[in-house]
Amino acid sequence: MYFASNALARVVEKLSIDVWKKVDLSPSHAYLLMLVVEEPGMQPGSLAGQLRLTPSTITRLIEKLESRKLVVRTNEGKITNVYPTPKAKELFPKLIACATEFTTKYYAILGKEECDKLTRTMANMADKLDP
Amino acid sequence: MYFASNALARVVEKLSIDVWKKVDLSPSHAYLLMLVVEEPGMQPGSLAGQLRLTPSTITRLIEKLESRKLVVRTNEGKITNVYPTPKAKELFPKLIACATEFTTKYYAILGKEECDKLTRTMANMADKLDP
DNA sequence: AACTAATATTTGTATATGCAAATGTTAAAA
DNA sequence: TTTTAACATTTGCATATACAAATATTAGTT
Repeated sequence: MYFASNALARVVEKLSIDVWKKVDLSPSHAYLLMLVVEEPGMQPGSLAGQLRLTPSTITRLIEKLESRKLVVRTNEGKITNVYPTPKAKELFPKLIACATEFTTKYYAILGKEECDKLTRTMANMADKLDP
Repeated sequence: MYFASNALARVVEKLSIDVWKKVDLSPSHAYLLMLVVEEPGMQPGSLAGQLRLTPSTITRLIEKLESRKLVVRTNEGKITNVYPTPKAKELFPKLIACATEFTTKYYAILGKEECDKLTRTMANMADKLDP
């Protein structure tokens, strides 16, 4: 189980790194950016929840996207809002295209049915095992 | 798929880190060590294959185990053999116990059948996606 | 209103891993 | 036999992620 889950995560990671190289983003950066474009003003904590990453990791991801002028942060009190820049909105269709390409690729290799089922099962198990 | 596989890998990782803390080893170190005890003289390349990690990562893992006097390396020509020390052999039963505890734990949470099936499916998919 | 507790985010530091280049070694070809 | 190609391992460097502590802010209690 340990190996299988890690091995699968790594090959999937590799496949997606490859796909998102087209927009010069890592998969995590890309998914975060898509979320922010779809829901401007989203907060780090909520992003962490959606992406299943820790808040500190989210901070680091945002920092990088900010340095590339793809998002901006506004800080009011203890909450921070993350907004996409026009540059990010422009990029959005390409992001979607990458996401689609990624899905198409692994569907082709593994079969749609199997894939969807596996994805559901994995998400389910991850939930159960969580804290 | 991307999230699901990563999320599952991370929770499984966390669970196993927890289990192997008893012997003060990371899961990767522990599995590598078990392989070496079971088959003394195993070579890094072959370990990389079994563990689905890259050779460079294996080198690093071995270095650490060597510094903790759990394995020794002998180098003849271009090939390297890794042998367990007596200390490692002594530790072996505890390693097995940890592995068992790990399995028991997630069986309890997820159910044996489901788990075994998922593990097989994941391994299978990882293989298909590989290069 | 002052103090404490809860919450959101960030920062410092550590680990795991990989890639690409470097090194050292054997095998094959010229 | 010298040169070249293939191979196994290691090193240097980079990335992704997490945990724990630090910060900053709001809410609740007395």
